[in-house]
Amino acid sequence: MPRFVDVDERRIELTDAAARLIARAGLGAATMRDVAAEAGLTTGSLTHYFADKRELLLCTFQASLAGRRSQRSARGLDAHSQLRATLEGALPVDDERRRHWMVTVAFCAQATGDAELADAQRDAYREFRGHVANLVERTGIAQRDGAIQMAERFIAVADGVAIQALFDPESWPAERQLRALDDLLSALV
Amino acid sequence: MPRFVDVDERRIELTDAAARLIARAGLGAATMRDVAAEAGLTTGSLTHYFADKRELLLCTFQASLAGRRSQRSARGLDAHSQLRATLEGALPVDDERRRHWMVTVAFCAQATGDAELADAQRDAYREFRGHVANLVERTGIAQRDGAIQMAERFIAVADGVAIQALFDPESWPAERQLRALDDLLSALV
DNA sequence: GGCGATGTGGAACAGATGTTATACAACCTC
DNA sequence: GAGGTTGTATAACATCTGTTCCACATCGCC
Repeated sequence: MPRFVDVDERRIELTDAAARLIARAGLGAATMRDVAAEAGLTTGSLTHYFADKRELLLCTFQASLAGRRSQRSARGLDAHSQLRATLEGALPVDDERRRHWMVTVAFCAQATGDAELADAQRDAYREFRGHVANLVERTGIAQRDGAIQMAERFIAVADGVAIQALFDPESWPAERQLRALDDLLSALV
Repeated sequence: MPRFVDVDERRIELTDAAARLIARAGLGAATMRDVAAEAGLTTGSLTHYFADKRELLLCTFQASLAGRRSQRSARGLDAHSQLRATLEGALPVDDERRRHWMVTVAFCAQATGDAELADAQRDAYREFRGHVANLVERTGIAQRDGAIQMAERFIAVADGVAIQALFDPESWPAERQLRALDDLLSALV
């Protein structure tokens, strides 16, 4: 049934399938056949949308990033609440955010020795830092270069909690993560 | 030339070789043949010391952990300096620590969907937390449960800086990492 | 209504990789 | 000094995986 399929949507279906498999059993389990099957297709279709497995992985990472970015736009909130919400978004407190973290970890592991993937990861981080710095400026907590440094510190705190929560989920239910984040943030401002 | 080789030492040579390859080009590049070759041997020897590739990876991770742990024992220092040194040890400020981080990232990626590996990673984290909490108690910064919570916050801060430094090394020379760590720590106490 | 383009399925291919088996060499012990 | 043990190299094996290829179905368009 060609021409009826929305190409972009199908690509997202496939990257979502890849993300699910990666989060469930790691990149090693995300073989081309399995990703296609998870999306209800076969490798013939998969290769129709992604030239490489490498391209599939890159797109999966960026789709996961886009998914998180789309959650940012909580309009109507003051800068302070947006900042807090953005940092909370970096914690693996639900399935979607945990899945994003897993994809990120797998991607980082694969980016070792692959300059293009490493660049993608680095750029994503810088973009996030820019966004946080922007919010920091709007809160008035810090300005200019100070905002970037403050953003780096905020992100460090959020990521640090996230890492611990990721690999010891039993000890880190969502509430505990949020409490740790808040404690750390209040100590910084 | 059997019987002349120290089994433990040879195992370390092999896990070191694996760690180098993993840090250089990722786990995918650390094939059995390449690991053996990096150590100046062949797969025949490698399988003589490690039953599986999985066992090799697990031992590589734990050897890397042991290497870092051995750097802790800086006797003669007061608790405060030891604490600071321990946290600084979590930053990828030199090749050895960066290599350990790379091994850890690869290991975490592989631990997804492998309960035994995940347990090893979690236990390592808890052990580290216990060590930091012990130092926190000795500094008098906090006591009992408070020490553990404080340790978690210190580790979060150090890991957060480490993560940013790992994947954007150009922006994060050693001095900048140390400055960020010190800034964050002074804000917490 | 035929034709080309687009999606899809399925099979086949080639390469790599973990693993196993075998043969040989060096050492210790008796 | 013979025998057994340990370490090492080499080769072979089986499997898996990314990739390519081809046939077929479905649609828009002239």
